[in-house]
Amino acid sequence: MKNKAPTLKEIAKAADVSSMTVSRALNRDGGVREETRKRIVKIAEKLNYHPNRIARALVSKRSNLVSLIVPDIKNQFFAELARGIEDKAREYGIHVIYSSSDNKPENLKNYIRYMMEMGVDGFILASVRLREPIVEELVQQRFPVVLVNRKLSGEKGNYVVIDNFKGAYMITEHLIKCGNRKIGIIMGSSEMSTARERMGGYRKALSDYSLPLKKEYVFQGTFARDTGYKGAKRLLALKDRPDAIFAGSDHFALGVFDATYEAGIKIPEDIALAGFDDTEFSAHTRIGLTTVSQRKYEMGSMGFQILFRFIEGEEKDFVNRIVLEPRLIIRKSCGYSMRKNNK
Amino acid sequence: MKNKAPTLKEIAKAADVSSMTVSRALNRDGGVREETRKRIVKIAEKLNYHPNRIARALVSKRSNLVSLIVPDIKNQFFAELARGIEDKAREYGIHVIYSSSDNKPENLKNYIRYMMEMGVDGFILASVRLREPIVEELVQQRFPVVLVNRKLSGEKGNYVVIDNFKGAYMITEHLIKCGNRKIGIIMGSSEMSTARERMGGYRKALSDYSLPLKKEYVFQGTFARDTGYKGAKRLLALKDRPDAIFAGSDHFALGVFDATYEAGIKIPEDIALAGFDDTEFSAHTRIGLTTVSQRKYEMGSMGFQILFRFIEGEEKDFVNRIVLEPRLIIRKSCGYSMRKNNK
DNA sequence: CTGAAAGCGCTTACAG
DNA sequence: CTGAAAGCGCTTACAG
Repeated sequence: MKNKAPTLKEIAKAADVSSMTVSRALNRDGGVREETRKRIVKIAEKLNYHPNRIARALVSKRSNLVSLIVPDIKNQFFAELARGIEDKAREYGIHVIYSSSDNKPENLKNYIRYMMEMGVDGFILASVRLREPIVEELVQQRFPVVLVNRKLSGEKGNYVVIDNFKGAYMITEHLIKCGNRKIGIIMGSSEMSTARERMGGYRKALSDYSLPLKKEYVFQGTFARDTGYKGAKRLLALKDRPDAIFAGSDHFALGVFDATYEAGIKIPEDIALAGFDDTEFSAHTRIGLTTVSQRKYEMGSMGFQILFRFIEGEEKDFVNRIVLEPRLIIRKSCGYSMRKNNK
Repeated sequence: MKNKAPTLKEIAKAADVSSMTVSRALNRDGGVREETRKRIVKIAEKLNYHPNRIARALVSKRSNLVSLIVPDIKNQFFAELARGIEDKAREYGIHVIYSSSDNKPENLKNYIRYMMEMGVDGFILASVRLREPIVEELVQQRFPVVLVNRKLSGEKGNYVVIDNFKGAYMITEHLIKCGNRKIGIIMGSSEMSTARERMGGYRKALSDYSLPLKKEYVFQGTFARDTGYKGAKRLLALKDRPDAIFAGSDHFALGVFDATYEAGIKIPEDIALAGFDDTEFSAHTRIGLTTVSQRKYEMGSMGFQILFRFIEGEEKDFVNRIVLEPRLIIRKSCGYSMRKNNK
């Protein structure tokens, strides 16, 4: 397949020096006479030398590889996160292996194990539950790990998230201020810090505005795609139907659109709707979903930044936690004026 | 950081055999007495042995790593492709490093080089132009490469694509059959086989239905996001405005929605619209974009399958080319009945 | 079925 | 500024 791919040794022979000198010259460590350095570089170029990074990794204990584990790479949210990570990683010459766990703890465990065997320098994890023994162990061993968009219970380790509590509070408050009193909520699994905190923000807003928390207005689903649809079905079937729905993610909101469409209920005329995440389609002129911006790209970028500093070990007892501000994005799906006219 | 991570040698000492025997026992090559195999496995487990895959890669010349280069991983299309690749790769114990080239040939070149140094076993490339010297070289050297969604000029090498010509023909024909005569088209860079072939299908359909090809109806853009928007602006400003627009991708169609919305032109009442790709949002009840399905997941999955067979070198003179059938997905954005009523 | 030898292509840690 | 030695943790290729 390959003809030869020259090695350090061969360059050394051609330049009549030791391979150590070639190594130094090519990796600009300094400590090589300028004249011989130039000569070596020239020869390396002529022979089309390329370093074997696997050999380098074996001895240096640094693979320059990092593992990213997300629930599903084809999900917009994680794809954008991945891009933020990639761009920042490239600045440092590091590359990313992605794995999709489908939110299955067993997959997460297997992938982490395998990636350790592959010798990755660290992990970026966007797919962990509040309790995840294998991750907690990694964190405790001080292996470089950064959580993104999720927290471990007890807030152990490093992470970058947005303030989900606050974001949910803002959304709920907005719905209330638009004149809604009966606010349904569709939320994912409470094993995730995100869902739990958003739920908290929703409760707090209701209570601050002296609105009752009715448990029939709360639909607790899974990660599955159809949670939004199922939840909306349930909420719309209630005798005392909510006048607004807070979907725990824009993807859930998609399901709500479908369910309302089927039922002949109009958004926002008949019912208000808000999401969470600000995925690309939410901004579409035909959809105009009110939502909370997550700054996924930034999360990825900052997440990698933190991971890298951890790997480099610049600080001992390294801990870095970033909580980004959520941003409320008001679009027409729960517009005040439209709804007022209809009452 | 790590306390010790036991090596083969240590297992060997503990089991009182050679490391060769341990290697064989653990990698179930056979050729080890069942009794000693069991003993070794037990010891390895007790000592929590994990193979160092970097060392293995160095000597075996197989990293079990594959490089995926796409224009942009956060683009829905490529994210879904990535998932198809990942799932199939995992079946064979192979992992994927992704890179986003932003469609810049220079990036592509650099990433390929770097990935060669990393010792990847092969490439899946979704970001190549018709002429791409570095890729052509790789193909010619018989290094494992599979193109996905793109072809090299002269159809060199292995690839999996859909029949873009046919897909575009179907879309154009559909628009014609809906009663449209003046069909505008917004297309990406002609350096890409996809754009070129779709353009071909459009031309052929027009000619088969004896419709003239007017060059003012053809907007040739770039990959940029705003090509759809700009193209629509241009087409809508024509004195003899098209009655239908074929957007070369669903993403371009998004821009068309925006431009028509701004201009107060309704889809499909005032103008018909069709896309290409069948991205997730196209199916939304509020959008209903007529489009062509690309089967991205399958493309990825089959692409990896081909690559793997290439890597394994099961066949000599390996060539594998797959052309998937496009599927027309008719939704309301160019519905016949609606448009008829308005004329 | 088992093992001793050699080596993958580098870098680390010393010496000079 | 330069080099000889040792070794990273495995597997390949022989021998027995």
